[in-house]
Amino acid sequence: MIGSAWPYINYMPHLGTIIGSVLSADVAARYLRMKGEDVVLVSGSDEHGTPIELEAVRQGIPPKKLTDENHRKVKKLFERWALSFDNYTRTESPVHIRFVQDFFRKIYSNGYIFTEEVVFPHCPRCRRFLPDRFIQGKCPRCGFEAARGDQCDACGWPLDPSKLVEPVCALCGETPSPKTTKHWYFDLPRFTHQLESYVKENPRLPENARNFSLNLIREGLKPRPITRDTEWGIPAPFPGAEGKTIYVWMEAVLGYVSATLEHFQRLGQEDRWRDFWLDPEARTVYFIGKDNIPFHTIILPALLLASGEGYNLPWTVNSTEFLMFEGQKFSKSRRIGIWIDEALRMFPADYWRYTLISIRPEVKDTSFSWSTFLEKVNSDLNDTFGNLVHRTLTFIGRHFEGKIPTPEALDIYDGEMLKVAKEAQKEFERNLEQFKLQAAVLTVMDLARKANKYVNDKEPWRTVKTEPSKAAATLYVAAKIVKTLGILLQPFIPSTADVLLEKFGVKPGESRKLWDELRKELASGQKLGKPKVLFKKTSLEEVEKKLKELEQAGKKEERISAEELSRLNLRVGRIVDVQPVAGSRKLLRLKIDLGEEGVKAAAAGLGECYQPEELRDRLVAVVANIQPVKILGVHSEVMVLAADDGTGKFALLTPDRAVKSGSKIR
RNA sequence: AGCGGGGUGGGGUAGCCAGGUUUAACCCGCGGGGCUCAUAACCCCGAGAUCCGUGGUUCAAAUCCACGCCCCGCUACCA
Repeated sequence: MIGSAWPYINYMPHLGTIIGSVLSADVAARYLRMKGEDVVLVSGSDEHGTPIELEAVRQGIPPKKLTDENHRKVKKLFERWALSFDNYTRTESPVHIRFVQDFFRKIYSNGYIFTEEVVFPHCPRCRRFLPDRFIQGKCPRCGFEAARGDQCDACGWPLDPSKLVEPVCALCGETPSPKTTKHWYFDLPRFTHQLESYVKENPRLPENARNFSLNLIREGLKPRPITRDTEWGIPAPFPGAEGKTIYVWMEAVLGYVSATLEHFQRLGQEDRWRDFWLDPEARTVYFIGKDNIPFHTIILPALLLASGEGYNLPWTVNSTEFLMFEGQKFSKSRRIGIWIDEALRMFPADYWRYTLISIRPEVKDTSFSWSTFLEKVNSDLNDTFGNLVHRTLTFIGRHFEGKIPTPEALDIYDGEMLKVAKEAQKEFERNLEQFKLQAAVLTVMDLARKANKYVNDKEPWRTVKTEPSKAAATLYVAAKIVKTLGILLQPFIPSTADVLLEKFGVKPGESRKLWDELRKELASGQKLGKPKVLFKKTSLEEVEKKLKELEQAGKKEERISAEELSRLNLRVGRIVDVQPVAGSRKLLRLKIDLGEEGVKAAAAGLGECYQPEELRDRLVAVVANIQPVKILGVHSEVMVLAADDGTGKFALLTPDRAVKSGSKIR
């Protein structure tokens, strides 16, 4: 079983999301299939949880409608990215829901779940309980005002909601009142020793995953509440838990099992999933980003143990660091990054797959940049690999009637070259067995370079006139290596590899056991397909042009109607008070006079651009009817508008003559 | 502030866990040359690194340890 972290589909995944998870998992799965392993590759959309619920509320649609749409889009895009899932499902799948409920009933009857009556802060206005981040207040230890329900950001002290001084609802600012509720807890500490030895004794866990997990265990595991007082999610199956749902993280990780189950059910092989989960010989491999480590090395193993069913614990958890975009964090709101739909509108999936694997953040955060993309596509794929293929095939086409030449005798260099290819193959295997995808891809490119050198040194264009048998041997060897490269690259750039391998008579879809093709002698006399250029170079200019096109297309889609515009209540306000916010360089706490609308609070990230005294008494444009939020604990009822030219220096919008506070902006 | 990761030629990275197999490797870029089968591509030669700093362990340190400096991420509903 190969699993990849389940993308959270409140929006579209971006390049960073997929490199650590689905793309890496796909490469591994393709490689293992090629070697004849019995592989099932599963993942799915993670669609429960409050972020999606809130997003749906904001859009005024049911959560299910939102996730139906997003799941459909993402699933289709994954196909276009050539991700070869056996089952890409979703957490709303009936099979998953039933599996999760049965699973938790089982754990419950095994005695690993207890309930606790807790007095929890409850917001009368929002009519909801306020766990973790839904509540803020003053830290009892350091006095920091914007401490959250689970931790104080200023001093790092762990908290619980009842300890906060002067607590308020993080959503609306209302003072919560205590209300009794009951929650179901998973007794995680009881697995401390088992988990510790599991983590310690699993030599395949990468260092980042091991260190992080051991730290958590050393700090002491705490019981985890598995129920939530929300509506969107899987109904908790415990007696008396009506109206509660299972915490999203507790159920999503079980998707690996349920997705396998669902896959084989569809095939009509009801019991086959057991081969992957209950047979101790079967291995389960996970590909995730580093943020997901505890859920895969602690929570998931503990849940599997608690079931008492003898499920295989993760054989290895391959976690990557983060991918940045031009040195910055991917950011939807700031439009930094490339999303998986946009990527495919610009370049073929194989270009992206190759580039992303080449810069896969295996030991540290790495950064995607367009110059890297150009380097990988132009220099590696096109010049080194593509050109080797093309020069070999065209030469055979011109001088050997397009048939693989028959070598009469191989000289020492020919033999050496074939040996080098064999060694590269072995190194490639060594890398991939450890899921060092980046190194594997480098090995392949290195072989292509050596082959280019070999052809140069051998000068078949000269020997074909003087000693044709020598040229035949050279091209035989070159063809052998080209085919080898095609096979080795198949997991990385499947579409291109298929096109290439087809010329050698290997049909697409025969990828299972493709590895055997490496051992076979190259069939002399076999007619090769007509050479066709595999890649096209690109340039910074072309990238910029395509980005502009994307932006244009985006604008067209986003054009809004006059009615929609009129929903904004835009006003001119006078800043009457400015206070810095403890613990933030950027954030300022403003009070803005909106005339008859009253004086409103605003939090604005202007601290790096303006001194407080510059702001006082200024007239500014604000959105007066935006959903109130808390930013770093600062209540914000209106949004101050400013121009952002990308330099990081914002410019406030100010009317060009003095107008009354509260004037409407039309 | 806490937690986590990192600092290697002009740019991007590997090596570090398991110290010696490296005169510190690879790609891009740069300077020179070769070749002409090939997608102005390929091949060769060259310049370019106090492996963040200081101290320690060791016969031996980019690699292990300690301290310091500097970056980045997470801790905010963007992984």
